[in-house]
Amino acid sequence: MPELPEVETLRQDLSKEVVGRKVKAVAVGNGRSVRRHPSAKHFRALLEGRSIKSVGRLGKYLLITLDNGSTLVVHLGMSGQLLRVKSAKEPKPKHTHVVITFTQSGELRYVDPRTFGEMFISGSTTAADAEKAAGNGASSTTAVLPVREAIPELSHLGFDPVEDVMSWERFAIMMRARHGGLKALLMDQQFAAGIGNLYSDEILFASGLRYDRLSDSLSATEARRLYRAIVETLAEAIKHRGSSLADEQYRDLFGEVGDYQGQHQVYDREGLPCRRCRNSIVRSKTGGRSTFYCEHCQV
DNA sequence: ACGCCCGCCTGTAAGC
DNA sequence: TGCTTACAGGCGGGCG
Repeated sequence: MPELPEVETLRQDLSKEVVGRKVKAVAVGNGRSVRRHPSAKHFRALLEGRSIKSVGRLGKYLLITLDNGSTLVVHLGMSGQLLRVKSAKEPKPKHTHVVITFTQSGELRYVDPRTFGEMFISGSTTAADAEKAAGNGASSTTAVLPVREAIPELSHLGFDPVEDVMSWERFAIMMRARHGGLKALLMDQQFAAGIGNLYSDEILFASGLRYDRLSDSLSATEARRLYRAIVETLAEAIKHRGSSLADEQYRDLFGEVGDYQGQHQVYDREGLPCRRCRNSIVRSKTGGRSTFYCEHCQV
């Protein structure tokens, strides 16, 4: 399941591969992938003819900025892939739902068997919007807005642990302001954007904290350790181009697997010896999902 | 405010 | 062997 490191890997590759390209045609095979739009036709019309200016990311969302100021937002859900191919003749994988063809040949394919992911265009100014903005005065003409304001659909997201650097003291204050299990909090996209089941387990192991510790029970040292673990674990996973597990779907822009699964300390290691203390890694089920941890190293 | 469940989906794998 | 069932979980919504 693509989380922040996998999406960041895609972002880096996309900025090299598609920035400056112009969209010639868009084909939508499964309308569910563009469900925020009234129709596939509507989505296509907003994307065709546009050029790609830059590629950003917020949490697990890719933000592909277009030359008219709108943004193509992509979320991969559980099983989504974004694949760059040089020729339209390359065989199309099953569940290819959207194909973006560029003028200079080659295409970008959106593949998603489980259709939990989606694509949508944000901030496209219709004639009515333009009129409204003109009436509202000068504020709409300012060049670059922060992402959360520019894309109202993502305004609910919390801080991005890679993009939004903060002091550990501030993080500790945020932890104390909440009351709940650490794992649920890490995975709450309104608290921190981009951490899912896999990386929350790895982060908690790296910080030596149990998934069910309460966020307002941490000492200053523990809060600092947790903040460091978040930043360092994600950075390390990005260096390794993300995690691809045997039963999972993650592939980078070129269809290659990531490398970080070899570094996992707890995730998907039930019954295997802890790499630090040799005790068996435990799996517990909470709220329908698995948590992997070491009962000895995490307190 | 928080925990927990559901529905949305399909591929894989375990169980009978 | 072949069918059925469970499981995987991101996210939004609902409910207690």
